Amino acid sequence: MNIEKTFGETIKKLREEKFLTLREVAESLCIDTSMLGKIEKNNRKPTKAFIEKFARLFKVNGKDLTIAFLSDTVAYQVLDEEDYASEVLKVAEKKVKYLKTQKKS
Amino acid sequence: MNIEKTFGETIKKLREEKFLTLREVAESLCIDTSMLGKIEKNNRKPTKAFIEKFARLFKVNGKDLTIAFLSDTVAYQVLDEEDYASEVLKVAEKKVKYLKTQKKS
DNA sequence: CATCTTTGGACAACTTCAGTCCAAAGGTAA
DNA sequence: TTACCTTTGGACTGAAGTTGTCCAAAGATG
Repeated sequence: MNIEKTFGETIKKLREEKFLTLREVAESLCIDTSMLGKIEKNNRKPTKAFIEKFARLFKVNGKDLTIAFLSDTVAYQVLDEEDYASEVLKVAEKKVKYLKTQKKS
Repeated sequence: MNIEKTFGETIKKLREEKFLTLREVAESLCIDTSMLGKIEKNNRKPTKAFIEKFARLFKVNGKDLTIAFLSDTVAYQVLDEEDYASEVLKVAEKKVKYLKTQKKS
């Protein structure tokens, strides 16, 4: 799964590789065509159900797709929040590790 | 600045080190006492203005405080979203780096 | 008890967001 | 040009979430 791509670009590529139209895919997933178009353009967020159904339909790893989406969200969030983006993520990683050890005990 | 702490715990500690009450600090910052209490308990998010004023009042680095807050947000977000937390952050970091180089060109 | 601090519930005002519908724009082929 | 299908995006509604405020209960302290 290509990291440089946004979630929207990722699923759009998967669709186009199979020469399917928005309408066709949307129908298979039982969602509005316009909605799918917006998700491809990152104008609407996919639900978990969407990601799962999409992964099943295109036979890709659901976990990878989920990570692709969530990392997108986080990346753009810290990017436009501040110029401290990288630092924020580093500290967040430490916190996550800390909180996970906390959880176990 | 202590990483294991949440933003709320961080500013609460700063306040208590100076033996100030919620009311006193809230007054200095011109916000509701209850509001400050909630921020300390992570029930309300601080605004940028809040963080700046707080940093000035307590003579701490505003950037550090901002990072403390933003990393908190990100950490809890990925923590309760999925169990892929660490992976999500790693991919997000790569995306941020990539997007920053994109920006320059 | 009296007084101050801390905590949290309730609420209105507001913002944000998803999902839908529709129409315009873009392509393509006859 | 016309007909037809796809893609794009504007506009809107209702749902969900958030913020800041007020108030009262609970906790401390003397």
